[in-house]
Amino acid sequence: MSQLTISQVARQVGLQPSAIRYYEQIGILLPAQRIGGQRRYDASVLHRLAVIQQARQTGFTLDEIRELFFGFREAATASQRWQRLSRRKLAELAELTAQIKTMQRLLQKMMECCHCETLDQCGKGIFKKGFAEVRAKSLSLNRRTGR
Amino acid sequence: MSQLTISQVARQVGLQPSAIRYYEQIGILLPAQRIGGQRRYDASVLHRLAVIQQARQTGFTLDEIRELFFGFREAATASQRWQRLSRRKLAELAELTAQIKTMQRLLQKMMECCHCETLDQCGKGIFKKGFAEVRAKSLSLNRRTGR
DNA sequence: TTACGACTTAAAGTCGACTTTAAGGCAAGG
DNA sequence: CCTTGCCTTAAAGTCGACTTTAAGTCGTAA
Repeated sequence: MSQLTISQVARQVGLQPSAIRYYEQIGILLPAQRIGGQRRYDASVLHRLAVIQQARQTGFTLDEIRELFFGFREAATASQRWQRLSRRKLAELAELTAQIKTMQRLLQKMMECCHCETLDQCGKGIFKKGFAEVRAKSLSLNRRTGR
Repeated sequence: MSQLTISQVARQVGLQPSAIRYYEQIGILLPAQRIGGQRRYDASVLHRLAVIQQARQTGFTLDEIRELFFGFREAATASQRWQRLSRRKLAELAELTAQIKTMQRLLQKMMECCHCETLDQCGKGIFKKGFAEVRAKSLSLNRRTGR
């Protein structure tokens, strides 16, 4: 009775069924029990998915989430696991913030100081300053829909 | 004489030749003059690429860069173009910063307050709080090498 | 019996910004 | 004449997190 189908689970956690199949495929959800070929879940999968969603919300990749579940010695507690991964992620986010700030400063300065008529003129200025400074570790900020 | 080959240009601006071909293909660089089938450039392409690199560094996508060059009435000055795009980008970056802060707060709180033994226990807690709050507009922070 | 709805799988498609690969061209030097 | 080195093109591959598609299966209700 408390056996849920994949789309019932999906609805409860706000995911598409395909996402749940994908999670199983890449090994962050254990293969579900099948009945007549179809997946059946009990409530524990909701907790598992809650952890996954929480981790996604805080910026973890699916690889990191796999690490959360399987990258520790058996005896490690949940809070120990979160500690280690969170510390790392906080450092990443701090670096990301720093890079965003750099962008903001550059944009501000350009808005204030650029009085160029043409983009070629503008480029001439940028080129002379040896603009190729920070290039090495810039990062792209890709948006995602989330649905 | 002051005609540059594609890899000379690439070296000067810190790009791969393939990136320059790609820029031509998607229309943010105009097709170059050919000599014996090969692209030849003069110094003006360096300015153009300097603008492109500057824009990339400040978080613009290639679509936005195309807009910078071609999305304005002919008479618009460079500084007007930068103003409009920069204003928009600054707003985006501010939103991004806000989302990062949300992640940081969540991570901090979890590091301080989670004393769970097991991840299932942890998920039970998250699940009960109706965790599916902000899901709608989260974004992923994908890194890129930059080389 | 047949239609329906919900499920299954494997494979391919999506997005952005490129890179890599395969197959070939062209000019200069030995 | 042939090799070397740099160039050309079109097409396919990469990464991450999925979604979409195509073709098929299962149980139930009419």
